[in-house]
Amino acid sequence: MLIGPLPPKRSRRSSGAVTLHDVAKLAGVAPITASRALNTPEQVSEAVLQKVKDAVASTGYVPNRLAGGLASTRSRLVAAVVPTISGAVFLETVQSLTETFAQAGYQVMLGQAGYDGLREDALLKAIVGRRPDGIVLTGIVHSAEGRKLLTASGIPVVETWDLTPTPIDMLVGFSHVEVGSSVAAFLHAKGRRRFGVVAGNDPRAKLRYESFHSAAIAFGLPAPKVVFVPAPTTLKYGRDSLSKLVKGSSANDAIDAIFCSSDSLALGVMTEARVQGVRIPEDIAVVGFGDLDFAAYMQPALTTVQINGGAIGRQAAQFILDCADGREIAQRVIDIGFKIVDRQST
Amino acid sequence: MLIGPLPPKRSRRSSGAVTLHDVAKLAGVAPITASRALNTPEQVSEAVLQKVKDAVASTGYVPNRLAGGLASTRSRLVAAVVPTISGAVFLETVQSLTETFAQAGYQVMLGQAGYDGLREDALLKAIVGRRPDGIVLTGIVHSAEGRKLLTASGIPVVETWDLTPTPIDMLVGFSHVEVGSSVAAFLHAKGRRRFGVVAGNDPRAKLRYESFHSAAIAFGLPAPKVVFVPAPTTLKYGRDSLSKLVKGSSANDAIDAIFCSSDSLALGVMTEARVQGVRIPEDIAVVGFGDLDFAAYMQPALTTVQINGGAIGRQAAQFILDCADGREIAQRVIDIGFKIVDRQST
DNA sequence: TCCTGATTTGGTAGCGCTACCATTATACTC
DNA sequence: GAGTATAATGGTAGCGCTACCAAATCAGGA
Repeated sequence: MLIGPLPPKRSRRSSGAVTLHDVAKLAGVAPITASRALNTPEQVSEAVLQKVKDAVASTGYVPNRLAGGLASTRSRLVAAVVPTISGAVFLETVQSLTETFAQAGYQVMLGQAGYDGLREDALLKAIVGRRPDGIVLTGIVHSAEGRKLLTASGIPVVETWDLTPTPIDMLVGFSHVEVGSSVAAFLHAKGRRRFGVVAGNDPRAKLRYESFHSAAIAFGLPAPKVVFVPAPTTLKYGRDSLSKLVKGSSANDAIDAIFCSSDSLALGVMTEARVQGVRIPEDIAVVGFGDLDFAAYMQPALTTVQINGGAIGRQAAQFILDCADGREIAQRVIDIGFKIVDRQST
Repeated sequence: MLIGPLPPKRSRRSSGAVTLHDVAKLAGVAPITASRALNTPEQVSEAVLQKVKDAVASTGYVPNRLAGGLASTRSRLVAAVVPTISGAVFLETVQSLTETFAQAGYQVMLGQAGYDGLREDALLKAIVGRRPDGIVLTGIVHSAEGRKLLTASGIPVVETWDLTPTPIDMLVGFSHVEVGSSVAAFLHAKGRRRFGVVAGNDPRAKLRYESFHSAAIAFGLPAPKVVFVPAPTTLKYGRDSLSKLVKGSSANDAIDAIFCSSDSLALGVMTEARVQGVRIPEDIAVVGFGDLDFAAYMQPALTTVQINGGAIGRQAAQFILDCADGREIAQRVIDIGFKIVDRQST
């Protein structure tokens, strides 16, 4: 039986896309030389560089980073994990993170852990499976399980938006405890004496509330009235909370200051205050948290705790890029601090 | 010359992590069998499945998806591209996208193209290099270059938040032209006659403005006064814009309705109106766009154009999952529509 | 008992790239 | 001109996984 010439042995497994081999062949060099022309052009002669560039242009070659990552054990992928993207607080951090990494040729994978911590371990496992060169955790508490997974993976981890005593690896954040006590001191200094709190039910908001509470007590003030609201903390909850805080209080135990877990809550509190004829800041002072873009332009402008979320993202990215490039990290924990911006609402 | 036993040939290239081979060896099966136990457990006997599971548990094995993706040409990565994450409009879409994909075992890469389109091509190239199983473009206009790249890559692409006449591949969106004319009709029906517009300078906002403009003319009304503001559209710009719109107009050509490009702008417009003693809706009606979480709870509650951003994300994800699973896509273009929610501001 | 078909397991050969080492061309010293 | 350092190129062998095919095992029926 006659068998014709075998068909070109193009395996059906191939993706069919242009590969570095194709480029190399077209340029008349070895694949490894083509690889160098693209990755370390200074190691290659001018002539070769040009030939490879031409070949890339004429084939429309786009390097397969999956393969590159596998071969070099550097995926140039980074994971960013947030509780949920729709809570505006972390947006600026995610934005600066993505931008900084994009400039360095890295891609950011986004993960939403949820506020309940149920999905968290599964998410972390999925992320580790991608062998990212770094993981940035924004506002995430992690189970012992998750912690073990991360440690065992050997992947650089940056925790952000908090200052835990026992960071997994690296950390960029600030002290929520200090925020709470500072805001209490700030309000006390302004002559306010009966505090209220509208707190999200996430752990960091609770931390702020608790230290705010302790500081109030330490000043000899009555315990702050508190209303907890579920995440995400929206305007609506702010309105509801103000109603709860002012309801049923007589003139002499009426609240005269409210510390809100987020600027959105503060916006809600101030909206409801207007409806109920409560004057801000005359009757009640309001302090927010986050200094979102609208805070400075509300009417009255909102006094709030300003966190430089962009700087957090950039520093976190820098940590990971330093690790990737083998640079020594002198300072693995950075307290980025915060600022109380005094505006019209207090 | 005597040579001692060769050192175990553990190449220094290895990442050192537990591999499927390690698991297989421990379980006493071939690597490929271990692979099946993890990926297609129904193809494997109960006994083997258990042994492999035990081995995974005791080694803490996390599969390397980079390698898996390379071997199977299915990366289980998906890219989501937005102009910038900090414009709250697309948040819900990104959120539902991420969640839907996470459930299906996919990871989402986030890309920010910027509003100017400068970074866009570089970003798309970086994304294609990752060989994602799909790309979701939210609110992105793309150059001819970018379009060619995407088409040539063969990767499923879903464009969203718009209804272009010539989609690259698949599309989930709504007509900005219809939004503009509908809002004009809505305001006209409410007896408003002198329109103003506060428009972001992104292409879709311009589209809405233009059709709003045309519709006003068609109703025999004067051309709407317009103020353009840069992205991102924040409260501050809303305040500034209201000032510009009401300034220097006499009583009989004063504006009586404003269509804003985003709810944040509308919030700013309403804030400034309060400051200036302009009554809403009595003097001026205000319509927003997006129906963000605060719109319904503002005071007065904001009439706005509601877009189901979550549904857009879910449908886009479904498109890509269908492609990945080889299902036929009957309807490649989906108009998700919109709704004008009539509240107190009109 | 053998045979047929289904089920379960294994071997091999890549996916597309880069680390590592070896080789060759080039420059520079004495 | 031989000898050495340097730059430029190439070959080989994986990275860790899965597609594809082949072999082994197990039922059940003739």
